Amino acid sequence: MGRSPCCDKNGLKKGPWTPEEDMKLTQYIQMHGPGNWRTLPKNAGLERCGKSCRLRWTNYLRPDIKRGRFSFEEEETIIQLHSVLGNKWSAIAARLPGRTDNEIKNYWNTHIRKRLLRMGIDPVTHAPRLDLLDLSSLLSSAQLNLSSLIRLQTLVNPDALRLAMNILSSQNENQLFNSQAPVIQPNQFDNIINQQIPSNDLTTSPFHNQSQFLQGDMGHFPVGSTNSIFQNNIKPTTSDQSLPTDIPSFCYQMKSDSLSDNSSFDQSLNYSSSTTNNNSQNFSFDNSVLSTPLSSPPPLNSASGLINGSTEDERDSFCSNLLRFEIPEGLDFEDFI
DNA sequence: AAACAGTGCAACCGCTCTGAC
DNA sequence: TGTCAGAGCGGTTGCACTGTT
Repeated sequence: MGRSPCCDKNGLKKGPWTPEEDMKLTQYIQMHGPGNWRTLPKNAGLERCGKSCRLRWTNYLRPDIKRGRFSFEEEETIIQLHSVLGNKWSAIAARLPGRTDNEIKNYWNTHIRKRLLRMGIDPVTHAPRLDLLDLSSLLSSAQLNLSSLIRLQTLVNPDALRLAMNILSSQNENQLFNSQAPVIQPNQFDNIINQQIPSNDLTTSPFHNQSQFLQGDMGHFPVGSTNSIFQNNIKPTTSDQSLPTDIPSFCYQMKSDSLSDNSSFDQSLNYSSSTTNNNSQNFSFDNSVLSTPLSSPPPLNSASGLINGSTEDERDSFCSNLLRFEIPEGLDFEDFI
């Protein structure tokens, strides 16, 4: 490479565009079309390089550009597409009429990315950051036993559960657990997991092996399959009225298999966003959040309605609350699964 | 009112891709 | 097949604006 930038030529203006320049460029393109961008500025009477003209036109002057804040639907679309496409801003922009790749990129970097980080989600992998996942509360449950863990597997990310099981295994070895609980050997964990999790779940796991997962190596998700950890779970779409449309895909993973396979789950569990203190016995999934009937639109106070009329912080709290479920002490999964 | 910090976004930079020759 | 130039893309920068002290 090593080719010098086209704007290095003397006499070519850089920096913000003036209204006069905008007018010249717009009028020229409306009359002649962009044609050759390198020759365009000369023909249009602009002291700019072609590249600058092209960027100005495609990112700002194009008549079909939509201005203003991103809607929640657009934001959700961006998050979903980014989970699949990665930083392919032009590909994402192609699916958002009126939005440019530059605009989407800026919006991602200044809004969505920060929000995901605040929520403990890796903006690259779209996976909850395991280093922030409080597995200790899960593992410290006095009555947590093997059968509970097996059933728990249907509720949480299999990879996260695998980690929990390995931690539990090491704790067993250290005799920190109740002696009545079965001692589980690491190879038994694998057998259990392999029996419980469809093989494609394992093959699509972003963790190529257990050690990689245990090392917390979240930075090795292939870009093209960043959402693989969720691909076997429910994939919300903007047309799916049964689900809030303004939360990232991973937020649905708990509702996925577990809820579809255990219709009574949402009635047994009544999680509400107000359930944030550790001592609460009100471990439950609010019907308005997870039990919205497929055939009916979400109620006004549902997740969707709440978010659509809320601030960014409220969006944060909604999604983080959705993630922030805790296992109360003494809770026996047998009771409600 | 002034200084400072934080935020958002337009524009630029440098690299890669692609097609023509 | 290799070279070159145009176009496109993703990352980064700089500045204007806004909020806070």
